[in-house]
Amino acid sequence: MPEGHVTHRMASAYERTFGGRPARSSSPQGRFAEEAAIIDGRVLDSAECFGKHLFCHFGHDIVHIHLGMAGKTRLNRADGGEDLGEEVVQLAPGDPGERPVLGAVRWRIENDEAWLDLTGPAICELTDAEGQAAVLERLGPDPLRADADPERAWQRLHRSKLPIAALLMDQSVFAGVGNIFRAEALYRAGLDPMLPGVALKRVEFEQLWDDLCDLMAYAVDTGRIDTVRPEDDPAATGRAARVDRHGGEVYVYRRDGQPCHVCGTTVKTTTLATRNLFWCPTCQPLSRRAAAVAARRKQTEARRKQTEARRKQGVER
DNA sequence: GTCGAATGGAAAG
DNA sequence: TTTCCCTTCGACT
Repeated sequence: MPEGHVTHRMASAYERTFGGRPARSSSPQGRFAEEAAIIDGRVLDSAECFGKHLFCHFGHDIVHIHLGMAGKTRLNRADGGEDLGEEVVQLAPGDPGERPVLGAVRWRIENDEAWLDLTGPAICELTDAEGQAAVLERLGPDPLRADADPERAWQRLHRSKLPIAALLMDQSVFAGVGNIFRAEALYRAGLDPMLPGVALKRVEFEQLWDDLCDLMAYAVDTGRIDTVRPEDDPAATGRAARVDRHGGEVYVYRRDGQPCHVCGTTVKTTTLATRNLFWCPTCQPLSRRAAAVAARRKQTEARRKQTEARRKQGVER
């Protein structure tokens, strides 16, 4: 259940551990067996990612991976090695004389020093440069990539009447942003999630983009999503640190029903763009400008429905 | 044990 | 807009 930072960490783990020399490939689960046989023993030239898509290059063959909701990777080192300290890449406990298959391992890549298992991905397929290009065509700029062009996101966003919270989840607008980053970035920006894209000011977009870059880069470095500013964190406020398997300190994500860290208002939740959205109604007020846009949108919608109803009546008669 | 949610997205309708 | 798929994990019988 990863957002873009996890894929970027995966890319460096693949490249660092297996790059530049032959590696064995297999599919203990079987669903990637034919493809694994094709690249078995070949050299991994590079691993790169765009948003949540990872591409491992073996000459002209490319393994395309997307973790989807359930995908995970686990890196194990024969020599103990470093503790990578992240949920998706962890150290094998005990003596690694054996290399047990834990769970439904779609793809295992290994050499004498390490093995890396991939389970539950939405996509794990063998493709080529053309296939990769087709994926990239559907993706907007990725805040984690140095070559990202935020202007492309702005052009999409500021013409859209859709809520900013829906646009943030649209991978063709922002690649790599997921449900946590959308909720947290909106909170930090003080933006109501229902604010239509067209109502966002240029400067607000630029701040949002920069903040996403910061939050996601931090997550790549640490393997955690921490979005709470120092002045609001447990050390500064005395409140208890958040404890769950994700571990990060956040303002609103999955905190519905609990008091906002800043103002104490109860954090709300609803479903938007098929996912659970979380926000603080006080810290993320709907501005007059946004309210006006929303009202106009509502009027237009009502008129459209009236027209539609009249047209239907006319047809029936 | 069983069920539903989960940091996702594509295909069908 | 709904349905389906991926697999794991925690909450609930």
